[in-house]
Amino acid sequence: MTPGPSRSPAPETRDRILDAAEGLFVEHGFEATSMRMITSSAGANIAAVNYHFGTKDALIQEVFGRRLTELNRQRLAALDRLQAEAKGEPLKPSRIVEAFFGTALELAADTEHGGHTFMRLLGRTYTEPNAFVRKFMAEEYAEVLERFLGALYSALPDVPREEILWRFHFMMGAMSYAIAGTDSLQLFAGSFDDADPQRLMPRLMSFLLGGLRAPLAEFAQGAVQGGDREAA
Amino acid sequence: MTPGPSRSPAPETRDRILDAAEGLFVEHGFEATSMRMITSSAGANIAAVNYHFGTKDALIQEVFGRRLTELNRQRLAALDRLQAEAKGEPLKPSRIVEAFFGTALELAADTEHGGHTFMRLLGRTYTEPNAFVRKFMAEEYAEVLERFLGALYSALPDVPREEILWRFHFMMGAMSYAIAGTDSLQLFAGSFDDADPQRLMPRLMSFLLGGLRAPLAEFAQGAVQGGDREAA
DNA sequence: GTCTATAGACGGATAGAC
DNA sequence: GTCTATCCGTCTATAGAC
Repeated sequence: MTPGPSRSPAPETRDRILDAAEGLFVEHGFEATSMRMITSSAGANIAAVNYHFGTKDALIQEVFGRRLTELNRQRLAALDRLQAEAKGEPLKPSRIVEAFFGTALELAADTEHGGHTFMRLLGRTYTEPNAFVRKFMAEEYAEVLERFLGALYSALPDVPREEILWRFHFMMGAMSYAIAGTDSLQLFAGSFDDADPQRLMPRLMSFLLGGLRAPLAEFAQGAVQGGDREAA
Repeated sequence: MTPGPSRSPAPETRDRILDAAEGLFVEHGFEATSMRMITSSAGANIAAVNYHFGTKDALIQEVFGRRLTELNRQRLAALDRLQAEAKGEPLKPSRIVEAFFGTALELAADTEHGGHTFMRLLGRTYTEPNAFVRKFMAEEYAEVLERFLGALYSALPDVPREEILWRFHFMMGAMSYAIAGTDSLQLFAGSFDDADPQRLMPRLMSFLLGGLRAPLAEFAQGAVQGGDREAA
């Protein structure tokens, strides 16, 4: 479809464009980032982006594809490992949460190869209105979500599935803001100084697990705690 | 500055433009929403938006201003009420969280007068890259955040302030996704059916409080629980 | 694979009649 | 207050030389 080059040569222009686009998208958003901004930031010609990717939408898709496919592969690998070790026993919810969100935070901690930039972009994009992007994200996430939600359903058999689904959704929101916050907490002016990414992981993890294991609201019967008692 | 009409007459065109802009912004984003889309959706002329607001940025600012100022006023009023009732005693964290996030969720539950639309927009906007919007948001939130964070610091004297700040940030992320999710959880295709806004409030509240009261991560000393034991 | 030049559409904003 | 007509800038995408 795209007249792109064959896979192996990897002319560096293509990657420079992807890197520049990633940074500009997170800074200005998709619509506000023009092809000209991208190519001039990448030191490439305006026509190069069309040669390598065809259209702007295809470029956006490739910015996500090159990282998201790998991230979700790692997530599934981590879950596979847990399930292999458990040999049929139900998993601890905390391990499932770590496999999903911890893997993402590790990528976000990589500031040298653009992982951090990408994770900020990903957090923003979950609520992105662009229809093309939404459709693409849904496809990329379908399998991972199914696997992880299934694992949580098994790990917390007493909790209604709707509740787990919602709480997973809440957790994704917290993670998204956690990653964005490393840069954007200037909103909370002054007093904020401790943005050490090393500390972000345990901070977020204890919050997520606290939320996941919170007692269910009054009108629902039963409580979450039965399913997971470790670090209590 | 703006050649707008005097405050009281309230010609309906102005409000129709604001309503149309609110809906289109949440659906397409600021950049992707053109003035022409707004005016044609509002049944107004392209020149009307300039007459009433001057520039597109000023229109955006007014879309937020008319709702956010009122929301934050209600939040502060709720906090004032709590503090007056407590007569100097420290507040329960759960009440503080309710005053901040519950007030927002109530607005989000109003689907008839655009409150729901606005809250979706607000959630998206917290991570909005547009510099103008960011600056405006920071100003609108400054006082509320200072008051609520101060209340939480007093309510949880044993918890490091950085930790409270981060957890408040995480809570905002969860709330943002909670509100967006009422519509956009189609990402989690199929199995998702229970989007009853009546149930969202208790769902989110128990998650938020579970996260806020979670034990602190290992390398930090002390635990959160000492500060708030009610619903345990 | 990279460039210049340009087509063709759409953006925000405004002038000036009514 | 509302309209039509228009200025002028920027956008994506492409054609075609090198």
